[in-house]
Amino acid sequence: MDSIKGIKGVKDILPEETPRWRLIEDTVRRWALSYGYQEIRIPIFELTALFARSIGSATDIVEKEMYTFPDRDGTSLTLRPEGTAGTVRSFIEHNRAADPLPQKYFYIGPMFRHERPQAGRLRQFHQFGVEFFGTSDPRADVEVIALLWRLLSDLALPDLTLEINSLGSSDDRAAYKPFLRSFLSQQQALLCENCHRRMDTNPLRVLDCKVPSCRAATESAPRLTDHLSTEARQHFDQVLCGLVALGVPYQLNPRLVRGLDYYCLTSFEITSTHLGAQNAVGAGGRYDGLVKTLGGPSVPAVGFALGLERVSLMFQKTSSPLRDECLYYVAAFGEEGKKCGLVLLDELRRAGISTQCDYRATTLKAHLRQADRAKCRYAILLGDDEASLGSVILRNLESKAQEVLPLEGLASILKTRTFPA
RNA sequence: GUGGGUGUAGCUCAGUUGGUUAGAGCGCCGGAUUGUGGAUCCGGAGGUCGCGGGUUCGAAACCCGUCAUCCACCCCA
Repeated sequence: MDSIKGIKGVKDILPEETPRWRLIEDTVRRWALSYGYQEIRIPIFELTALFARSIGSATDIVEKEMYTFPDRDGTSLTLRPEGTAGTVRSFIEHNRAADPLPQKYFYIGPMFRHERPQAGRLRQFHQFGVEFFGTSDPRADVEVIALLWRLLSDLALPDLTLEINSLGSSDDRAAYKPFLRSFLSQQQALLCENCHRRMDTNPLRVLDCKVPSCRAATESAPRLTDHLSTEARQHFDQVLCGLVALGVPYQLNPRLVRGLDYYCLTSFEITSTHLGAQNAVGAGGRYDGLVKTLGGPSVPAVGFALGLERVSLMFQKTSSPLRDECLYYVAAFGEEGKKCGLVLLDELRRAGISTQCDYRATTLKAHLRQADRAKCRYAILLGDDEASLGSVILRNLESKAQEVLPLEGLASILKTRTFPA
């Protein structure tokens, strides 16, 4: 019989990796909390309409990458492809805008997109993200960018680049698009097939095309940043000033266009050269219109999302492997020793002392081998001799020093001992 | 959706122009006299050579198909 395999692009995170993942998760949580963001836990599936309306129906995500299925009554549901839509939905549904603003949320969890798997790209992947609601002040943009930059720096990820751009207001873009379109139509012959299609659906994306000939053809294209309203221009300048003040290095990238429809004004992306083709580790921007689009009040917002697999990929290269270990190993053998050992294990564990044992081992030799392999710091030897004496031998596996301790009350004795980390 | 690479033991990989019973290292289990681990030595378990066809006296190897996986396009975190 064929064994059942996991789903394509859906990976197990095995015990060798989970300590590292926990460290990453703990780090991003700590940073978010220290900036005053509060954790929100939203469902991993929602009405399909939510994503179609927020992300944009013409985007690849909505067009061909969503895991969509009918509920039993026929309602179309979708596994979340990103976290912002659900967070905003929740914000509106619980009428959070009636509470004092601003409000700052963060989330962490799995997302789903039906894409072809690749280095740093999975069908189930994990994101950490923050959403800062209720402040249009550019310092809010600076704050979320700084948060992202600082926590990535804290993880000591190598060779990061922050790129930033302003997409202007939707009016700015509407005013700019004719200029861009007329420029692009002059260059049409030089553009790739994909870009021909983009010229109609989303001309801004042509600027972001990776094909070298397209890049060359758009080198002298009119820049959106030259067509910003004074408000948008000011906002952008203040964001940049803030970054300078904080010493967060950035690179202007007038070609940077985010894929999701809801972004406006500030748009940014952090990339690393250590990631292969999928080089964006985190990205975000402002989305002042989204809350209203989804049926809520007009509340400005700014946020980002961070790809945790991509963080993990880089983190592996810079951090040494971690492992969850038990402090003690109970080597119980012999008729009476085994009986006492079973009880001792329970006592130690109830006292919160991490303890291991291999029930297969019948000899002391086999036990010590297992203790060594499990990287325990101490072995508690408990054979028939000890059982009849009511004692145990505590063996330091590194120094090989041994001492005799009473079996009775051993947990409280060990509990008082402190060990170097 | 489109390309390209790779599928041999739990893991990393050898395997000659097609030739007998498919190998190594690591890992795992056991042993090297009584109740003391890591090292060494010895022994053992473990493989439908991804799967299905085909060519051949003979296929892990060659051909076709298929599946899986990786990388890239695309897209994005």
